[in-house]
Amino acid sequence: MQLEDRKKKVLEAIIINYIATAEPVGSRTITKKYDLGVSPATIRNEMADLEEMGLIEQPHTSAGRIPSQIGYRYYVDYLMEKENLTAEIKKYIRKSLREEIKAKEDLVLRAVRLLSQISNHTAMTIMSTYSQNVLTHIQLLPVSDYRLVLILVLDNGHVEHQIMELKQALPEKDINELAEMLRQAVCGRTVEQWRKISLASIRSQWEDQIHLLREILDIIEDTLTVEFEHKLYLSGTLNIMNQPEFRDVEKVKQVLSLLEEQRIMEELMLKTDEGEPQTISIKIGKENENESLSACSLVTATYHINGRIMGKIGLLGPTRMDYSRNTGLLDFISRYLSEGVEM
Amino acid sequence: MQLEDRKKKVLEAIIINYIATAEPVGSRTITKKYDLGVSPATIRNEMADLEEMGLIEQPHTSAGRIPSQIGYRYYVDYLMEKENLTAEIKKYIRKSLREEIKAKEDLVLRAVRLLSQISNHTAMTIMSTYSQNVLTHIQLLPVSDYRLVLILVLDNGHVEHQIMELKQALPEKDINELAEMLRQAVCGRTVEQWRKISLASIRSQWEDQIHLLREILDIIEDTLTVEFEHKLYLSGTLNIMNQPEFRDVEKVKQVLSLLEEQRIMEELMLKTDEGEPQTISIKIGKENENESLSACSLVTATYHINGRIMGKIGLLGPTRMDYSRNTGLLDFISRYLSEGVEM
DNA sequence: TGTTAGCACTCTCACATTCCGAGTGCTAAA
DNA sequence: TTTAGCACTCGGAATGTGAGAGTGCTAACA
Repeated sequence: MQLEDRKKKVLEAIIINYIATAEPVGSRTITKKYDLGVSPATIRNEMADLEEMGLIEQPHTSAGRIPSQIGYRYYVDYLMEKENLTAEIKKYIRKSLREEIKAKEDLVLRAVRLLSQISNHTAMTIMSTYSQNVLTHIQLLPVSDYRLVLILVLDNGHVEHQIMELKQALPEKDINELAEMLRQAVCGRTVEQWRKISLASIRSQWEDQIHLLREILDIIEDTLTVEFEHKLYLSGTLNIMNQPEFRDVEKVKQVLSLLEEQRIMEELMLKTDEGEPQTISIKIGKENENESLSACSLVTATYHINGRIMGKIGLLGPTRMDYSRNTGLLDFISRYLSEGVEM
Repeated sequence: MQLEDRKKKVLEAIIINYIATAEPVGSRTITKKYDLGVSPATIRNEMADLEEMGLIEQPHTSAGRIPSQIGYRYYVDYLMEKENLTAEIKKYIRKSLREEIKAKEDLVLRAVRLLSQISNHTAMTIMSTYSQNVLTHIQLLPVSDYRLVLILVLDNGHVEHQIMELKQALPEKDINELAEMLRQAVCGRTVEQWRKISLASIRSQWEDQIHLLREILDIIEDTLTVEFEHKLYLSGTLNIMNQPEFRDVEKVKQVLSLLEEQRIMEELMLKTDEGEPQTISIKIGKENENESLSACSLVTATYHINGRIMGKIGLLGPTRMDYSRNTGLLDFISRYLSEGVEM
């Protein structure tokens, strides 16, 4: 969509003003606050054009204009510049993230908390996978006659455990033997690698002998795959209530209910840069393929380590969010996570 | 407080009606719905008396009456009977809780979810402590030169882990030696027991030799105490929004914010039966020592195993909740947790 | 031809007014 | 002690009104 220069300026003025005030913007406001060197009447003509193009809309006849979803899209794609954070904020972020951190995971979680606090929106992260992490320990511990605990430890310090219920007691000797085999099969390999191995070798060797083992192997395999798929973490979920467009309990409930649905949120987060694998993705309103988010926008950034995608961080707010600022924030923090700290 | 019989009936009628409708109750309504054999005028006189006693109040002159906090208290203490659940619901609960459960902890969590779902309120549990559980395994695993993972396993299958950051690398030999000592010091004892031991013996033996170890011992001690104090779990937090008295976002936010504060909620839960150690505790409105809950009531029940208190389950709703029903529910489920299943 | 001033028009919002019904308290009679 | 009757109060819904913001259109202007 090509736009004359002045139309762009008018559109931008409307969007910026609306983001700041949450009120429809009239022609007089624009001439006053943003010096375009023309009169309100001219602005009105431009606005009529913009409305015809679907970039802005009128809540009712005698109100000003508000940006439409398409308007935001245009703004985000062509007009907006990513805000550069002030030195102060950068310093604050760095300081907040520098304190004693025990695992990369903790760093990310803290970053997400910081993000929600600074932006006053809901922040989230999805850590896509540990597939590049190396398994350093695998333990099979009996806690009672019929129960075992499986413990997996990754080289980043992440621990995963799973209780297993046995139908019949298993002699300690067997347990140890099995544990040793598992150890040899998977220790020192990345999650991705041992997913491929899929324990087939162990299976073939044991399964025939002791039928019971199938169960154990199934659970282990589940843990190796399911548990390490993604981890979603949210922070500042209640911030949505600070937004004037969510003064209505029903609307709030709709969004918060969705946020409770881990699976769906994971899906939404993962979908974010379909098509255009750029660093920062912006999904506006109904572009999020979920009805509950039709009044929200989701901005996400990926973070990497050694060039590998490690996860995404994102912000969820009303479509009227400050895209420029939030993009800047996400950009800075995702970079920080990617490069700033070696761990 | 002594009340004539008829006053009791009037009070009860008002409360029951208000619980059901959330609307102020007038004298005519009472004569119509609850046959007391007297005219509205008489009821009005009784109501005037009840109001004078502080048991009910009028939102405004030309409205009916609503129960005051004191009124609820009186109702709960002297008038209400714990509702007996229907056979259907009991069956439903039993069925829902009977499915494959791997640990007592899981059973409780599932019960809490069920509770919130059936009651349409926020349900919670606090598992007071694992202090009577026996530690079956303690592991100290190196994941990189400077990091160790401490893993504790209890006989109920519960696993707790903690990453430890070292200032300097520790030879594997030392780690193993330390782990072995820990094992001997704590394995096979209950959490309560090893809290008392407080690792003093190990300390005295090692601390002088390697200063670094103090750090490790501190962390272990922290884990042994802090991590095993209480676990709070919430379910159905958003249910509060279904209540007509929480149509206002600000009110909702106040309560939900509080629910996010684990520590405070734990405190509130633990305080619930101060004074009267009976099975079911009811805290109405401001009886909960937290301003954010001044419009809410918290009903809790303890559950036991082998006569030992294991934890509490509770329901949080508006002061206008159905005390009779919720008490019945909590009673049944806490009994079920205590006796119904052997684990 | 693009811009602007002017103006009539529309619509929302805030506020005042009115009206109705629910519910009360009081009084006097049963 | 209970009840019928009645005047009274008050909130909430419905209605009306005016102000203000903002528009679109037209005609004049540069």
